Amino acid sequence: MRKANHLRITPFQAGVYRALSAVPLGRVVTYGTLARRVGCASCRAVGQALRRNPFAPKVPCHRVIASDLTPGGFMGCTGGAALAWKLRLLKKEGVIFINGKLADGRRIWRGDSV
DNA sequence: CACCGATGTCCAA
DNA sequence: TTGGACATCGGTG
Repeated sequence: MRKANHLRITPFQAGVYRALSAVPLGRVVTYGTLARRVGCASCRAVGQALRRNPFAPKVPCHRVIASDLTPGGFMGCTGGAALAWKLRLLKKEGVIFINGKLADGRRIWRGDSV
């Protein structure tokens, strides 16, 4: 057993979690914007942090989408029931996805609201 | 230490 | 306009 270091996260993931928390309900963020928000130049690093997501149901990773308006992935799956579930959660928040893409790109939180 | 990973951006056809 | 390849940062094994 390796110690219960399941909650062992780096300041980077904490920043991602914090930036995600700053996203108002009914709004989504892109990996690139989120990465930039945490002070990172790579969008992949953010996706990785979310993929590992030590705070699975605690972090609204379903609010994170790709800049291409594509849902990206969810729970480590880039397609399948996970994506359907993600779209369903967003739909409940008022975010509609059409043709597998975000219906309103204006719903993307740019962090300019603050 | 090396490889992978839920993206993004650019170039070519 | 669409598709493919490459670049980049961080985490985990």
